[in-house]
Amino acid sequence: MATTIDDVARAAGVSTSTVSYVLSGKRPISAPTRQRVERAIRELGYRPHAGARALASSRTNVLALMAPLRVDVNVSVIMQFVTGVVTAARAYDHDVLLLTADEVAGMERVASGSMVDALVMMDIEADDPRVPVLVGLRQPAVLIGLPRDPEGLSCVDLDFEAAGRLAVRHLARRGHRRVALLGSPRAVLERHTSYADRMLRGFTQEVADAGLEGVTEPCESSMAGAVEAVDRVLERLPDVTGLVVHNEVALPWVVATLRERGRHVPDDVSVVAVCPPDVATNQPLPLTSVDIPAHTIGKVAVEMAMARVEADEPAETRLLAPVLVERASTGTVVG
Amino acid sequence: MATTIDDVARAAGVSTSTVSYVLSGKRPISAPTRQRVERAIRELGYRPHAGARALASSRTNVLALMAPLRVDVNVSVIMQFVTGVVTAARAYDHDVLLLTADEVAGMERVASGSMVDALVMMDIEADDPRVPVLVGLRQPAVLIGLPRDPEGLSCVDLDFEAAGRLAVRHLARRGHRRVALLGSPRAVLERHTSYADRMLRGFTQEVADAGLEGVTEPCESSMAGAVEAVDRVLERLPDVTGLVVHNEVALPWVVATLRERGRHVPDDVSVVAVCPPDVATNQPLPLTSVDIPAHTIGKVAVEMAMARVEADEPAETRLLAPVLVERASTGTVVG
DNA sequence: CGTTGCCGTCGAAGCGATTCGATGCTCGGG
DNA sequence: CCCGAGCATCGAATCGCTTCGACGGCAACG
Repeated sequence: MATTIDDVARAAGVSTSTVSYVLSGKRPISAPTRQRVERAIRELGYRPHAGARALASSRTNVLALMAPLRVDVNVSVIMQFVTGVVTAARAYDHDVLLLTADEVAGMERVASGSMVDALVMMDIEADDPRVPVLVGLRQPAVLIGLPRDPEGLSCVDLDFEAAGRLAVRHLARRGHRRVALLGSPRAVLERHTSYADRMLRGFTQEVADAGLEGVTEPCESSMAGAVEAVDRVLERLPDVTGLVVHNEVALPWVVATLRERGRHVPDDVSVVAVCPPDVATNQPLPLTSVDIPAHTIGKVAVEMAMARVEADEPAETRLLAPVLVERASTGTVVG
Repeated sequence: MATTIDDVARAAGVSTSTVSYVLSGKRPISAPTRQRVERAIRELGYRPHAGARALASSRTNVLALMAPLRVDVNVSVIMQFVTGVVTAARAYDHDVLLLTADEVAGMERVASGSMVDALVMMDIEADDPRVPVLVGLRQPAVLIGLPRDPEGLSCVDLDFEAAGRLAVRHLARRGHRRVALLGSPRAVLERHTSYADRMLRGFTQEVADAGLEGVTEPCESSMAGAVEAVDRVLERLPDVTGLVVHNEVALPWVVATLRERGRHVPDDVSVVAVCPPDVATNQPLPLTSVDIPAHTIGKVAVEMAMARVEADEPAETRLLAPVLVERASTGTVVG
């Protein structure tokens, strides 16, 4: 079990460095030698010791992922980010160390302890306190989200601003003149979480540009929160005809509440959801939605991180263009 | 940045071993010396190199968590397991390496590569192919779930069998004679996933013991699946009065479908959910439920793993007793 | 036929910690 | 006054791997 590279070398009748080069491919090894070594590796069931490797090469083949593991919001979206990151990391022969967002010291610990080659951070806020810390680290970091000042870090996310505009434009084109945004919970907005801020901005701007009438309401991630938010919207803008909903958990309750208040979807009110496609389709009425490609974003984040690990390319910011899929929840305003 | 233990030793005017002993506390160090060393550590911002430490001590302070990151089922439960594991691990000064369940080779990789001190596996099946592999590893493993034969591994889980009995007994005590179980998706059952099997067994046995009439139906985790499952139950047992639902995602649709089919909850049909409390309460009607204490289970799993790392205690199996909380969805059958 | 140059392999020096014996003190007891 | 026992500290070996310079042999070249 505790076989070392020396055991392999002995078994294959070569030096340890030769074994190492067979493994890494960093120097040419003749075919016969390579085969002898590979056979020895196989027969002994040899695996290099990760710690020793990290020590000698100063590469750990691990990357840190800091995820908001609170249960409050969009759990399924988070899950998709995480799977995206994990599977992409494996493609680069890396494993993923999971850090929780409430442990800010964690990233310093794993980074200065040389436990990881790079860091991926989710749930970025406008003035995220983690950003300055990340800047000082030896390892590259990728932010999923967009702080006010990236300070030279790489960022990737859905272009939520464009997503907001897109949703409004979709409604406007269908003749809607009074629209509302049911957004993130108040706490998320007050933290100035990047995606919530940008969504709000995109919505507001397009409403203004298109000369529409619009209101925005925060929405807690619960049934009660959804009911309350819908009622507030109906109170502030009684003849609203278009609703943009950016809150997974509230989504089903929003639609249900509208119906209870006598508004039929899509005949009276059109609904555009901003969520992963599976959430949009797994509703009584399949919802027109702007996709949140969480899995892809996670994957891209890893790719950007790896690019900076392998060749220290400059940081960049990538915003994925939103895509709207029309389903059964949006219609045209007649008259 | 790249400060080593030697830098610290030099700055404090002591030998490297002294610094090491200050850090680990494994040998007595006089107060003045300790303070000089601690000061040097602080001023240099020194952190031990994880790889070097792992190499020398053969302890990595990392544990592996294998989680089913498919999006299909009970995402929020999984999330709670994960947070439970991560926070508990931190209490033991460990970090968590996240493995996906679809990569069975992963656990061998991280274990024989000495990347982790222990492994925690979620989503165990009756004849889980991972079990024999885990048995052969150097590191201890803890299963969340109960395979047919644990082969000397530690196991921990909610006692789902007792949970099933408890739910049925609750209904029986209230006069229900015809009950049904809406369980896991067919795929989960066919894999003989531990919790689903045991739930089913507990339900079935208690139905028999109490002399009730009972049917069980699998239930896909979607709205369509819930509707279908409810309809099947109503077809097989038209005058059913008690329903045990063990499927987070389907839960809201089950209740909604019952209402649509003209059965009022709890007047016509009582519903007992098996899920975390927050899911049960965040419904239009607060649901009587048997709690799934995912966070606690994750925590216990880590504690068991750490116990075996630090002192190799024998393996044990721990089943947490279920607790039923009565809310608004269950009533008494009159007449 | 003697060089030059390249290819494949080896040896040894780290990487940054832990840990075990050894050592120099001081202190108390005989 | 000397010796043994502790206590605090040190030195050196060790963990398992990577990597760089060196080296032997063979082919091609003049």
